[in-house]
Amino acid sequence: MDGLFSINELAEAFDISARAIRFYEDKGLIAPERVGSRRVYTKRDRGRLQLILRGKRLGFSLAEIREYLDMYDQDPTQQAQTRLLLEKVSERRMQLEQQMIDIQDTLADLEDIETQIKARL
Amino acid sequence: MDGLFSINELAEAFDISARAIRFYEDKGLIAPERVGSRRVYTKRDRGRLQLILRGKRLGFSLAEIREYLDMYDQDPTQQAQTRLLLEKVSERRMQLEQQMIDIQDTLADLEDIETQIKARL
DNA sequence: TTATTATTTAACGTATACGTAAAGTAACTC
DNA sequence: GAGTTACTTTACGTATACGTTAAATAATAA
Repeated sequence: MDGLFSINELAEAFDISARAIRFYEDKGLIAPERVGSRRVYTKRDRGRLQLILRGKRLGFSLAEIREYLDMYDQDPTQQAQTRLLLEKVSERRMQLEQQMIDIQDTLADLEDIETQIKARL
Repeated sequence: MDGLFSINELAEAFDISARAIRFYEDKGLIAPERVGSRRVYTKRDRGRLQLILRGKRLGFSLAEIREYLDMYDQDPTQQAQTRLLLEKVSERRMQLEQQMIDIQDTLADLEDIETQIKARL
């Protein structure tokens, strides 16, 4: 109806299989409500799925993506957990910044290759 | 001796297993010379290995990395192959640019999370 | 009511990227 | 010349991320 989706609607919307979505649930990345036995996804679930797919495009494993998603959820009342969380955030940021460098290097290489190809035409 | 390395020297230098390096050879990503049966790697081989690891950090499969490495090698005397190569270069660039966007979005999200955590302290 | 469609769980199959013995060879070391 | 070191090939094992039947159930259409 409103902001609610079936598994196949989400699968079609994101161009992935329903099997994949169920698999993410198995791994604890999403937890849709059930109406009877049927899965019903909210807008929030949809958002989480989008984050999962973004993580996949960046080459992260489902376990890593799960850790990332957990960063959104944790309540920071526990001081010890908060410090751990901040560490994970910072780790993840360093990883992403390394990826940025890698991408820029690779893009530069690709431009070189393109230039050399075109020079010979 | 000079710019030559054994498999274990490279493995140690890049902090990967010799098994992994042999696996990349199996998949056609590197092809070191042999002295007898022993593998001997040149500086060029070392460079290719570095490109492989960069590709892995970006989340590419070995098959994709192989395609990327092939872009360096192909001789562009064949017009048809050259067009194909240019297409692949452009495809890869689009992929990387999407990754850049994903990284920036993720970094922004991480900053939000960090801000919210610190606000509660 | 029967048939089709949509979804479910359960389970086995598959590709990728290695890890991990096992068994052999070749070159130094004592 | 027997042992250790440094490799080698061969082959089976394993984790991840799903694909692919199969069998059951529930809702909708004819």
